[in-house]
Amino acid sequence: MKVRDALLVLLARHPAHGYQLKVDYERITGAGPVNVGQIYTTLDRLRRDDLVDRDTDGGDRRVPYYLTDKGRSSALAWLLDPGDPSTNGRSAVAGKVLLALGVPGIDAHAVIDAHRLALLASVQATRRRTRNHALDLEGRLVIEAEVAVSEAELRWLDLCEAELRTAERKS
Amino acid sequence: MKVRDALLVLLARHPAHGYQLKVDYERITGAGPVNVGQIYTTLDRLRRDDLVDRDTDGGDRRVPYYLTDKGRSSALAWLLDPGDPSTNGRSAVAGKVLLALGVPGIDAHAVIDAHRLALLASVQATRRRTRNHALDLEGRLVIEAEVAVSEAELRWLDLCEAELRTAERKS
DNA sequence: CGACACATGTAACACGTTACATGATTTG
DNA sequence: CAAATCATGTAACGTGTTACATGTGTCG
Repeated sequence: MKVRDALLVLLARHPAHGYQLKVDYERITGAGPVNVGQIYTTLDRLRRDDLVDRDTDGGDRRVPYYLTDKGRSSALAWLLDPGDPSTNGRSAVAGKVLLALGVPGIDAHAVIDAHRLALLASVQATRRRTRNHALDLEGRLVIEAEVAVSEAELRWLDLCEAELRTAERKS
Repeated sequence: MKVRDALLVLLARHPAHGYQLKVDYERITGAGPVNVGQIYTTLDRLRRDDLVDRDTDGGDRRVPYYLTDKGRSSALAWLLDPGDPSTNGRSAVAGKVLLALGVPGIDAHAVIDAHRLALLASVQATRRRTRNHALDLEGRLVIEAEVAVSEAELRWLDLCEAELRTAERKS
């Protein structure tokens, strides 16, 4: 999910200035912190492409941006586009483990265990966070999305280890 | 998972030339197709950073690259590094749905349904592919990783819809 | 021979990351 | 007042994407 697309949808909710978009982006998508600078440079490019525009003359130091018609239809199209399935859901952990197989001197089980531990710790930490801060709907869904992916990775790690042991028994 | 890191690990398996790395990268990681050009530019940067080196004088048109000691330790460190948990496992679909909530004129259920359909079709297509081509260990694991993430996204979509209906009943 | 895969690159541009500069506003 | 947050930007660099140029090897 690129910042560019996220900004378009955020502006489809309501006009906003750059800093506000940064805060919304981090809260709603649950992605890591974004450098504010990127928001402004991305807004420049969106303006260049006639997808957004802005009101410079509001007397306020905050500069509100809003979607053009082109920008609005672009945002809606992106929301409904499932995207390329092969490019979509790649797991960071799976990538590492798959690459680790076949590296001489590397024990695949060690790599798997390291990532399993890290994932378990991450899920536990998330669950702890959840109990403390009473969250709203969006907040809960962000957490659940994070946990869902982590648990899928954990299950895949188990399956991976099972397949590996089977292969080792054969050889 | 960046191409740069993947190349380092691929070279930790055995020396290889650029085109070979492209083929290996696509087969082993299961990520989409990579432009070959990126492989060569990335190898240039790795060479600049003293992580890889190459033999230009082999008489062959294929130029073999190999890891330096620095490159090898860098590759191993990356394999074991769980990375930042917040940056790690973001779901493309979850991002879109979360952003879609709160967009006036957009029915969140429509977005959810569109992505559920696409994911189901993708999983089915993958399963079909699996039955036809008898796959080796790595091939099976790539497929399973893809399916695991897709199914996690499907479960999250269901949870999302349930939470939405609950919220709608309250209002 | 003609098409296609193999093989190595370059150029231009889009996007992401980090760091810095500048000043207003809020809050302890 | 001092420090943190709000707010807008610029600069430099790393990485990803698309397109093109160029030539070799292979196979029908």
